[in-house]
Amino acid sequence: MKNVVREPSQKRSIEKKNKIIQAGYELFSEVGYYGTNTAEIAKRAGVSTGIVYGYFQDKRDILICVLEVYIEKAFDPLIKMFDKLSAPIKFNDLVPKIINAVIKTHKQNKKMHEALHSMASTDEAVNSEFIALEDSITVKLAEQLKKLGVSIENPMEKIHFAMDIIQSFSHEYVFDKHEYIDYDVMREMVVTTIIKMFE
Amino acid sequence: MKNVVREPSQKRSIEKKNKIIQAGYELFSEVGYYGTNTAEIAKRAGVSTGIVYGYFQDKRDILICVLEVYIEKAFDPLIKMFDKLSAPIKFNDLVPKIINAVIKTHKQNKKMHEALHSMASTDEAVNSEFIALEDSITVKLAEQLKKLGVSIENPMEKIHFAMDIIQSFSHEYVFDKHEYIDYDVMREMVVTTIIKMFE
Amino acid sequence: MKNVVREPSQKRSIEKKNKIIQAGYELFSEVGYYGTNTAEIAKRAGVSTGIVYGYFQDKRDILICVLEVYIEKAFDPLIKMFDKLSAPIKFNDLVPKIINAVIKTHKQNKKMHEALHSMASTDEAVNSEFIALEDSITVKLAEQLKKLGVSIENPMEKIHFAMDIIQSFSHEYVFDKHEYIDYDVMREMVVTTIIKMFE
Amino acid sequence: MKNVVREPSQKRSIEKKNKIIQAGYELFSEVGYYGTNTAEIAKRAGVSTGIVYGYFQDKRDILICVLEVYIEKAFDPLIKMFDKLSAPIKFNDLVPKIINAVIKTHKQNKKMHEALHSMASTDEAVNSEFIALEDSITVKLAEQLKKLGVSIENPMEKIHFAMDIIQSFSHEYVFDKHEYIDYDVMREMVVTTIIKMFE
DNA sequence: TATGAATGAGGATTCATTCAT
DNA sequence: GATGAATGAATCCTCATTCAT
Repeated sequence: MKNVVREPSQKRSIEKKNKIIQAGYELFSEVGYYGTNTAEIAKRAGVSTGIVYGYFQDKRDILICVLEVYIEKAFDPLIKMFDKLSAPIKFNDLVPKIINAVIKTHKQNKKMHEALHSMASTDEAVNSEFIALEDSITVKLAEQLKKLGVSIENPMEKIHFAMDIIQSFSHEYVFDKHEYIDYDVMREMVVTTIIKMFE
Repeated sequence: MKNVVREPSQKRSIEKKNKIIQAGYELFSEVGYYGTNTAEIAKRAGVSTGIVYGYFQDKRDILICVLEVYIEKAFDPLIKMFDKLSAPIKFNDLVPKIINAVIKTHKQNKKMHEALHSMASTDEAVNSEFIALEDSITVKLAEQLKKLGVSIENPMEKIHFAMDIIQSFSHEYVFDKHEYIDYDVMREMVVTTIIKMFE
Repeated sequence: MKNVVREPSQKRSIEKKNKIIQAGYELFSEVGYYGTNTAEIAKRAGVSTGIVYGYFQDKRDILICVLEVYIEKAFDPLIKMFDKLSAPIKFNDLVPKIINAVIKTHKQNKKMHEALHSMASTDEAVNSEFIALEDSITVKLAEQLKKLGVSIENPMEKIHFAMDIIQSFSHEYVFDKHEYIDYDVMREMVVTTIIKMFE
Repeated sequence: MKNVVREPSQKRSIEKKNKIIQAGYELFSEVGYYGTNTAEIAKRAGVSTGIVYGYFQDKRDILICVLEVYIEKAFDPLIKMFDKLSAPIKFNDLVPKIINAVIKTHKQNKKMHEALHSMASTDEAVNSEFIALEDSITVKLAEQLKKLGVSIENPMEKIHFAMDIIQSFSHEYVFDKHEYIDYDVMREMVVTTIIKMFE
C-alpha cells in the first residue's frame, strides 16, 4: 500500500523524473553505483531528497531506469541501422559501419557502460536486461538477413559471435589499454574475420 | 606510524593472512565486494576483526590480494601451457586446448571472475592488474611463438585478438546465456577463426 | 497568519472534514497513530494531502477530533441511559444493563479504544479528555441518583469505583485474555459487588 | 547470519547493556517510545550509537528489555510477598498490604507503566508479556491460597477480579485525576470489597 | 600479535508539512 | 477551497576502522 511510485503524467513531472535519471546517469558514471548517494543524486538533479522517492521506489530503481536509458541511447542507433538495411547487403561496407557505430557508442558512454556492466554480476535484473538486449539484437539482425536473402549456415551463432568480437574490440579500442597494440591493425582483423564468416 | 601493515614472516602469520584472503575470496564470490563486510570475512577466516587490519591496510587491500590469488589460480595453468610449447606448433591442437583451459578456469571461478571484473570500473588498481595480466600473457605468447619459429605478421595484435575472442566466448559458454545459441557450434567458429589467423 | 484552520461552514466542507476524521478513525484503529501517515488518511478520505491541513492544524489535531468522535460514539448511549433513569431505581436491572452497554461499546470500538488510551500517556490533551469524560459521567450519574431520591454515602466515590470496575471488566471480557477465567462468573461478581455497594 | 547480538559475557559488557536499558527506561518514561531516538539512548547511556546495535537487535528490542526490567522491578515485590504468606491468612491485613505495595510500585514507575501499556496495543510481544504477567500472578496466588487452606469458590475469578480492582484503583490513586474524589475513602471501598469476597 | 568491543560518520528512506498552481 | 508535488529534517541502522586490553 505504501511506496506507490508516481507515474508522472504531467510534463513537469516527466521532466523532473528525467532530471533525476540524468543525475543518476552522470553520478553512476563518475563514481559508480556504490560511490553515489541519493542525496547527491537529488542535489545534482536540483530536487529534494524526498521527491526522489516520489519518482523511484529506491536507489536501485534509479539504476534500473538509468540502465534503460543507457540501452536506448547506446543501442538504438544500431537497431535503426539494421532496420534500414536493404538488399543486396554489402558486408564490405556494413561491417565497418557497424564497428564504427559501436565504437562511437562506447566512446560516448564508456563510463556508464562500465558502471552498468559491473552491476550485472550482483543484480539479476540488470543482468537479465543485458541478456535481453543481446537477444533482441541478434534476433533482429537474423531476421533482417533472412528477409534480405542472405542465407548462411548457423546464422544465430555467427551473428552472436560477430557481435561479441565487435563488442570486445570496441571496448579495447576505446579504452586503448595496451600500448604495444596497433588498434587500427586489429580493427582490420575484426572486419576481415567477420566478412569472411558471412560470405 | 599509522597503518603499518605487517608483512608476516612467521608461518602462523602467513597462514592466517591466507585464511583471510581465502575468506575474502569466498565471500566476494558469493555476494560481491559491497555485499561483504569485514566482520564477516574475519569470522569466516576464524580470526578477530581487529587483526584483519594487522595484515591488510583496509578492505580494498583484501580485494587486491584476492585479485592476485585469483589471477594466479586462473591464469597460471595457461602461462605454464605456453611455457611448455615446443616446435613445431600445431595450432590445430593448441587452440582447442587453450580454449578448454580458459573455459575450465571460467567454470571454476565464474563468480569471482564476475566480482572482480565488476570492480575494475571503479578501482584503478584492479583495472591495471587486469591490463597487466593481458599484457603479460600476450607478450609471453608472442615470445614463445617467435622462439619456436612461428613468424607471422602483426603477432601482438593477432594474439591479443585471439585471446579476446576466447575470453568472450568462454564467458558466454560458461554462463550459457542464450538458449537459441548452440555453443558447440560457436566453439568451432572460434577455433577455426583463430587457426586461420595463425596460418 | 499561519496555520489558520478553517471552521468549515459549507455542508460540503463539513462532510469532507468528517471523512477525514472517519479515515483517521479507521487507520488509527487498524495500525495505531504512529503507524498511520497523513497521506494515507487523505487517500482513504478521498481528499488531497494538502487539504487535510486546511481542516486540521496538524496530525495530532486529527487525533483529537477522532478522540471526540470516539467518545461521543462510545459514551453517548451510556449518558442517554442515565438521562432516562426514573424512580425508583432498581439496581438489579440497571447494573447489568450498564455492563452490557459498556461491553457492547468495547466490542465495537476495541481497537480505537486501545489506540486512544495508548496516546493518553504521551499526549496531555488526550489524557485530559479522558479524565473529563470520567468526570462528566460520574457527575451526571451522581446528579441523577440524587434527583431520583437515592441517598447514599460517598456517592462520587462509589460511582467512580463502580465505573472503574465495569471498565476494567469490560476490557477483560472483550479481549478475553486468560483462558482459565470464566468471564461470565466474573461478570456476576462485578454485578453483585456493585449492587451491594448501592444498597 | 547478520545482526548477531552479543550476549555479553564480560562483566563490563553486562554493565554496558544495563546502562543502555536504563537509558531506554528513562527516555521511554519521559517522552515515550516514539519520542525517543536511538542516538539519544546511546548518548544518555554514555556509549556510541553503533554499540547499541551490538547489544540489541533494534530499537524495539530495547523496549522489550526495558519491559522485562520494569516487570521485574514492579512485580517482584508482590510475588515475594505472596511467597511469604503463611497460614492463617488474615485478609484484613493482607489486602491493605497488597494495595500499598501496588500503589508504591505505581508511584515509582508511573511513567514507565504508562509508556509500556501504551505499546501493548501495537506490539504483540509487549501485550503477551503483560498477559503472561497477569497469569503468573493469578496462578501463583491461587496456589498459595490453596496451600494455606483457603478454600473458596471460583478462586481464579476472584483473584483476578481483585487484582483488576487494585490495579485500576492504584492507577487512579497515583495519578490522582479527579479532585472531587476522596481517594482514601475509595481505598476503603476497595479493601472492603475484596475482603468480603474472600470470606 | 590478537581480540572483539567500541566508535561515529554515513546512508537510505520516511513523512509531517508547505506551496505553487 | 483543492490539489498533490515538493521539501528537508529526522531516524534507524550499518560497517570500515580503531583501540584498550
